[in-house]
Amino acid sequence: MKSYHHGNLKKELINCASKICERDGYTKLSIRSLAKESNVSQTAPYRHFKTKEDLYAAIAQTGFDKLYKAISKSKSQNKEDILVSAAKEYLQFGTKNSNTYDLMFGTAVPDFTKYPSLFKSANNVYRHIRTLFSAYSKNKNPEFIEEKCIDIWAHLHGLIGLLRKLEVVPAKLKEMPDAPFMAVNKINEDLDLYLSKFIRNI
Amino acid sequence: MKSYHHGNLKKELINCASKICERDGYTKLSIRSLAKESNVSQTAPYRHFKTKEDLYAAIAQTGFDKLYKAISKSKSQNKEDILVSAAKEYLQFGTKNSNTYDLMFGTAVPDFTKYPSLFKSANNVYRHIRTLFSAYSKNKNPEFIEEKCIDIWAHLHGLIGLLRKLEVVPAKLKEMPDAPFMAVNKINEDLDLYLSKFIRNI
DNA sequence: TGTATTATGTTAGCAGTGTCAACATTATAA
DNA sequence: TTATAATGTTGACACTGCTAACATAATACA
Repeated sequence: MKSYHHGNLKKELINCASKICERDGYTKLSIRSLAKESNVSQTAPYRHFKTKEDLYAAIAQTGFDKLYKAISKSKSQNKEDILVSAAKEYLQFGTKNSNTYDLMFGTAVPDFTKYPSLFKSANNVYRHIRTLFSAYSKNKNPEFIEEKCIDIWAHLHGLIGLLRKLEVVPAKLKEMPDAPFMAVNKINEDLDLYLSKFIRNI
Repeated sequence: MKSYHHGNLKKELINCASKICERDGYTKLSIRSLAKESNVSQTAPYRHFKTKEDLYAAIAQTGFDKLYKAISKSKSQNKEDILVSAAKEYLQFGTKNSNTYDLMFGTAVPDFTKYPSLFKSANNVYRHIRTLFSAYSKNKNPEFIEEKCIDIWAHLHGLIGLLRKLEVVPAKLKEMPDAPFMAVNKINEDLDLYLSKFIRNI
């Protein structure tokens, strides 16, 4: 027996949609199938999300919150270690949840300022990186800090994008001897080494 | 008067689709509207592209070919200058054709190995970066070269992604004092300086 | 407590989509 | 010249985001 009102639909929709997006990619998500999965009519989700983009924004926000958690959990006395392990967590979040990461940083939600709470969650991630780097850096000049944080962020962000494109292929490696797979694979194998070299070189 | 056979449909479809993708983003492209724009029936495109992904692959390939041209055009005696200006061309291609860049590196075509000619065009871009860096670098160790090229590529690639997300906002800058917009804007203003510093720091 | 209002859910339907099968026309190869 | 392949059209299916109109239940207030 089911009651007319679901009671917890919004939360369930976000949870369910997050899973689908991560499993299949956000383009495969349909509001109708999502509704069906929650045993609710096709248009019930529209009581909670005016448009599909609104739903994407909600999923993206939970993604940023998870990412924030991931990069915040590493504790150590050594500021460099913290920074390196946060970078590692960031990279791993991006590669292990690549479809979600794509939703967070792709064009699904083109303008975050339309969604203040999403904007805040995303910005928290950046601010945390800045906090960690600020603690690590000898040079405390704010402009310097900002610029280097963009460098770190861009590098990690770009690496996630490239890894995704390149790591599909190892099976066909031999047929493509000129492709940049070996370098990428090496990074993956020796992630700690790569990241500590990277941070020290900033 | 129009003849039954278009004569040049495939090329026209790719051209037209490329423009639409760049203007509106690839998700807004529909095969049907594309067909209409070429004065051809809804399903005519299917004689040239079995699926929408096949069409995306063709568009992406022309994108990589254009990108290759862009980063290849800079000539100089100074190897560093060439590398820096190629990096600049790369960055500008990515930011000025951000929707196309998204199509090239996003999830529209998840696995390039399904499209050998696309794969080749994409790989040509990487190989050119490698050639330029290889000429510039004192250390000629192939493994070193590969790794540093991934670093360069990742950084530029990531920067393009971030710039896209961040540069939307300057209008609302004052409301968001903690966001990383200032650093990003500075990069944009002083691109040459930023890139030569970046290359020299590799 | 009873009732008005609001929140949340359903049904029916529109306009648009990717894709396929069956058929039509034209170019090309034997 | 004629068979075959390439290229185009028509019609249809199942699916999509979204809206309007209506149904039900929770809540706020008199």
